[in-house]
Amino acid sequence: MSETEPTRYDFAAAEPYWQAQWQQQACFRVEDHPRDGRPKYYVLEMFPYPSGKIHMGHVRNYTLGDVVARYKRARGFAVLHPMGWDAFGLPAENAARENNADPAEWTYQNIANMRAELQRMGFSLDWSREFATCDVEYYGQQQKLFLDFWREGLVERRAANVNWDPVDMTVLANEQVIDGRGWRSGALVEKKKLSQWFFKITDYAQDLLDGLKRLDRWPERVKLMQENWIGHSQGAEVVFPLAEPVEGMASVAVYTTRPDTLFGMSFLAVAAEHPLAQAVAKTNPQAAAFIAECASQGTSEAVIEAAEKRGFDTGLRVVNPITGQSHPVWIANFVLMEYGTGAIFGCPCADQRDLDFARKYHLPVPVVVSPAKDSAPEVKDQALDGEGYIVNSGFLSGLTTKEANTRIIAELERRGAGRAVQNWRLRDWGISRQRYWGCPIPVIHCEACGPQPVPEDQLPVVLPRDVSFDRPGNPLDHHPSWRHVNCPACGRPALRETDTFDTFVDSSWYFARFTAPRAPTPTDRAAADFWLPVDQYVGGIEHAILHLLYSRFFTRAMRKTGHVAIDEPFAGLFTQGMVTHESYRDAQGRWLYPDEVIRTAEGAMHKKTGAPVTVGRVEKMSKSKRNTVDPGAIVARFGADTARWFVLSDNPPERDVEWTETGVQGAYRFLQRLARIGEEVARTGPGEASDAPAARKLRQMTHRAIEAVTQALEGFAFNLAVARLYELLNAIAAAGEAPELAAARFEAMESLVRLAAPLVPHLAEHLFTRLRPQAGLLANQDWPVADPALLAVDEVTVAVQVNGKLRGTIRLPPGADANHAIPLAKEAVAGAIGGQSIVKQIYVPDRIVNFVVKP
RNA sequence: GCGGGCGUGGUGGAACUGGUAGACGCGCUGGACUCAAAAUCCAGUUCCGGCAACGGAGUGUCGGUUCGAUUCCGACCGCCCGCACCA
Repeated sequence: MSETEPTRYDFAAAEPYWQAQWQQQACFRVEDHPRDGRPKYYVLEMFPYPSGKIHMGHVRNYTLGDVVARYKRARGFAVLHPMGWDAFGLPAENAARENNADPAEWTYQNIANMRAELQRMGFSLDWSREFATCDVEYYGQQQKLFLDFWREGLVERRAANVNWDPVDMTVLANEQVIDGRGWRSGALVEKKKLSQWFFKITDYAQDLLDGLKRLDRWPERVKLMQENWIGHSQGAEVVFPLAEPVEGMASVAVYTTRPDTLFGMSFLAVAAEHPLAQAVAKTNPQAAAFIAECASQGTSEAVIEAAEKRGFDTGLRVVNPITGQSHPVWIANFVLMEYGTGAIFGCPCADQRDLDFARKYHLPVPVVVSPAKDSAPEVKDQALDGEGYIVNSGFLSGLTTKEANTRIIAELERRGAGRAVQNWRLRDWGISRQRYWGCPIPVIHCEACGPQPVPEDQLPVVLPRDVSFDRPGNPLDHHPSWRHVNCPACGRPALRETDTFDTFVDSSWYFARFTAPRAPTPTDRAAADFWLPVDQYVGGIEHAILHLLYSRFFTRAMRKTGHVAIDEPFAGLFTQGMVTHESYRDAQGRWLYPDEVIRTAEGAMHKKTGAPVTVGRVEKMSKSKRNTVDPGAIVARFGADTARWFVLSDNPPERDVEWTETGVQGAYRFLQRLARIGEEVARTGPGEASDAPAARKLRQMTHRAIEAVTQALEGFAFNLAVARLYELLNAIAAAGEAPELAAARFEAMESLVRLAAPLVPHLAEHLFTRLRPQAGLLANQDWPVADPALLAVDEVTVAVQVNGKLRGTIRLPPGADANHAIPLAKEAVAGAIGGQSIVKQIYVPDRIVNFVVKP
């Protein structure tokens, strides 16, 4: 190394050193019941599944949360920032089946690896609170919660048509079926009837909907997605008497949002699973065949073929309670048993599906809606499903569709033929899973007494370790002794429930457990009341519905059972974008890892063979596309701060970020430059204060940066904070070594270091100890405060326009009045105005002067 | 189909309630230092014309409101996300 070469900042030594210092001084530790009077702030990132390695998504997620945590700590908050593991789930079982691994061992080993990786990133976490959901101390408390919920009537056991994932061999909740496929396996989901445990989330449908309005620090689109998912609709139930009863059924109830179109009825249609359809099938083989066909089509084909409307005329007739007319009853494949009453009345003129159906089977299409008053338009292939006026409808004719809606419901109620009802798309949450690696459902089934809760003194129900995976299905079913117990009610031999909870249950309350992770009850009320709700939750948009909705339900259920005092768990939510990368394929179409590829000016080639490589789309990092970058390798090569700086710097955190080699290099260069200049400033020392204009200018720059970075961090605009920090460093570098700038330069550098601390904490500590050797850890320091006197500006640049086009600028004291500004402005653009006359002049102080001129 | 979002240089993106479009980074170009390279430093970089001063155009397209529109309104085009035979 030559003498002129600046000393390089050795992150590989510095980062572990500062991590050890933070650890020793317990900088990030908080009490369950703090007494120091600081206001609380709870920052939480969605906890990871322990797959074995952290990925770039984790790095981004936890860096974002860590910036908030460190910033809020510096602002004087007692910050709760915990970490744990969403540790139950299928991959551990798959490892057991494929590699003969013990799921528990496999999981805890993965946790150990990932913990080390996270710690190497320097996140300001309170590791004393760590737990995994597969710890018996955690899932045992979860069993208590379940039993409390049961006692409160929030749990139900019923036989239900469930979504069965044939690959994972388990039940899926509606929320876990995406386009007819399992959210995890991607297998086509089948319908199956099973006895299942349910959480009655629908009891809270209205409340979960209403609660969204109060979540003012949630992204609009997440709230919207939840709103759509809950799917509230206002309508009416109408009862249609059957002309002749079938198997004791005298009528069919129908749900509709358009009772105003009742006069336009053409037919009635029921779902294949509807009791009436089933009854008809008993005596009518053709109907039975049609129903069987619908069932075999199932979820899968229906999705793919999208909507060939088919039906079967049962020959039955119903009477319209309003018009008295008789209509045929059909079984139709587009009517869903799960929604409404499983039956509809068909009004083809006002509903596209009904119209398609009517055209196909040559059913009448009476026109009862018109976009204009007193006209009856023709209906061909396009239904009139908008608002408008009712026509050809007796006492409803002439009313708007809205008025008619109110009117007809009143009439239905008067005649006892129907009533106003509301409907929800949200279904109860099925939580039974036929899996081993999950929290056992604490229930004992007795032939005589039915399902019984496991008594308090027999909790927790511990998952047995001595299981074998040599057969398909749930190993708990094959365990020789575990399931055999006595009934807690009658004492006779009984069987344990062998299903375990959906792992979404585990993640529905972990945020509450973090407030007192060692408490002998699910929560410690004092701790929970102090720390909850989570002030800032950070995670991926992919959890916008499932996890967040379940957590919101759980919080309400926990309030009802006395475990918490709140109903909304997450006061603030931030959903970050994905980490993406280019993908590469060789000539044979095989995916290549980024570090197997060299980018050249012309394209890309294989590092070893030099063979040409096709550069594909930039997309989410995924193992299958091999477009992943291992955080461990990046940290080893560039350091944790570089990785942190990079994921924060390029674009807004809510958007996707593309990981690029050049971007990382840039981040690394900046940090080295900061280190070098920081060391220089530290060597020069604080210097003598000076009131030279250049010094004042630099000080103003510093204090504006303090103000701007603070604003940026408050608003999650970390990319803007980064830009302001770049500017400040450039200003420091430009100030050079002039003695009269020494003090201002020192102040600027110290401020820069403090402002950068939440983003790149290790380097910031390193430079802070150089600048302020006596001051202790930067992690314990307060946030810098901008001096208002230095934020004030002495002069502003005001744009001067002629006819809205920029023609010059003038310098003015802030808030200058028009008498002062206008003449100066006129002078500045005299050439552009020339001989033209000024028709109008606009002056917005500190902003703009605009002259409107005419020749 | 329904609901929502987004279109700005070569590129990621700035631009507070309408008021100098392109902050900051990356990349690129030229230069300095070096035997050379890396690193570093300096200068330039929306496009068109011009040596320059300067002029013209410009925020997906078309139109509107306004003294003034990336920002507000309408239509269209493109991309992304969520939901979906939901009655």
